[in-house]
Amino acid sequence: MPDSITDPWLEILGQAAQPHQDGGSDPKQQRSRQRKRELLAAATRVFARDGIAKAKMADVAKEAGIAVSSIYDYYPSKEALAYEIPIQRLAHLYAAFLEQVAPLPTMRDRLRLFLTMTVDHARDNPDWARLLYLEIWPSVLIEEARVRRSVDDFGRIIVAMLREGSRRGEFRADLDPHLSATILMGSITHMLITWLLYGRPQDLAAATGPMVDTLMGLIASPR
Amino acid sequence: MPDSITDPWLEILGQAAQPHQDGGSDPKQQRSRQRKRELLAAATRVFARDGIAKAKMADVAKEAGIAVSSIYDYYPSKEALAYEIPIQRLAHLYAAFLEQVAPLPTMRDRLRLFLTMTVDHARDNPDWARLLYLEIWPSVLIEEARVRRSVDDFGRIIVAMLREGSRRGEFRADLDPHLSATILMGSITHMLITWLLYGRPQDLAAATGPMVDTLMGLIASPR
DNA sequence: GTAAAAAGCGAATATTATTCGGAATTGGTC
DNA sequence: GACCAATTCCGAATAATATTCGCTTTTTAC
Repeated sequence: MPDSITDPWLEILGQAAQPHQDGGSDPKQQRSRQRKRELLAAATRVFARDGIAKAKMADVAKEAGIAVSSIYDYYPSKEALAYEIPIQRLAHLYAAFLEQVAPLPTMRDRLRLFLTMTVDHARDNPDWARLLYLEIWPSVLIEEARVRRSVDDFGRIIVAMLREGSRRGEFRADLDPHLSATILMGSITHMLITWLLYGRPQDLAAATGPMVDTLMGLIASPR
Repeated sequence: MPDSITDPWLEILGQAAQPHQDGGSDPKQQRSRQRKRELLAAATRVFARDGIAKAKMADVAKEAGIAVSSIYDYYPSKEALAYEIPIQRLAHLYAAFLEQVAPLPTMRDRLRLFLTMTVDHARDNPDWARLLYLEIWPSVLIEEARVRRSVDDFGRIIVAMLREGSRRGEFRADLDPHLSATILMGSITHMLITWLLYGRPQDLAAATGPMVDTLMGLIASPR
């Protein structure tokens, strides 16, 4: 069964994969764009190490090799700087998934790929993952709509895929997709959180297979 | 099968239910103990409303009706004040569970009760729940051993109950208890987080039944 | 009733995010 | 290659706020 571009889940994914409009205006000079990238990378390291609240702008500046006040030429505040970090990379994740998902025939395989890619992405970018999963994702403080949307997209994509899978008869129809999505997202993020905080499971990649298998077994329609 | 007091899960639960030694020395005067309680309640409200990082000690003082500098007669820092909040109530939760769990015959019923009580406790104390689940639980910043232990106890209790249930043949033996525990804790906390952040599900109590049923069905040994 | 201890407070102090004014650098144009 | 305008950069204020200090008031114990 070929996908229609109008499938809700594909539409939602497509929107989520768009890199959002950057908060400020895009700087004109080449040097500046590079600096902005370096600054974001430096901030990611410092924030991941010290936590956003305790991290000092002086340390970020030192890590980036620029003056403290120069940071404010690129980002209006410490918060805005911190929030920019997850937005960009989440959009990358969604875009990468969008590229790889097309050849897979079943919603089951697609959902499995999405969960696996999410874990791999965190494992490959632990600093970023610390910020996203330990500080930003659950934070009350996020009024910033862009961050909120990036994070919410994750849930929307999963719910839409679950709906489509149910419609196709691949997933149990008796489970509320929101309930299933809560179990899927909660389990995956909790696994990531324990990995980030305690280093367990030691081999995250090896633990992901059984976890995803168990979760998919739960939502799969009985044969 | 009567419980032995040496069952590991009971031992762990018993320890978790002990109110930890309070960080500072217990104040001698009656008035002071009362003030300390009021201060903690006021801080819970303010921190839940504004987030720990953004909350001002001046607001906490106003809410408690005392001078800012007096706060420091009770707690050494804003952080210590914030961290005291989850410790006490988690110990209460564990103690309440310990009281109610004895009459239940099966580990299945006991685990179900534990999960349900956890959700109810959060619903009945939303300010506290905001602090615990949105700010403190996932936080990197917690070096404070006492907070860490309170939170870790939650996982230890679940893993121990899963082990005991497997030993008794109530739960599937082919699932790693850590994997099962991750799914249980992740699903429950994720449900609480979405409730706290988005108010969904609207009726948390009504959503808890199906959620717990689904989770228990996943780990129950096949008949 | 009195002295010692505890609790309470307003006024400094210290830390740190943010702003400001101007100097240095860059990219385009002649 | 020289100039101009825009941009980038920085050191020195400024502002917000957690924490400390010295002193006063209240409570407890005898």
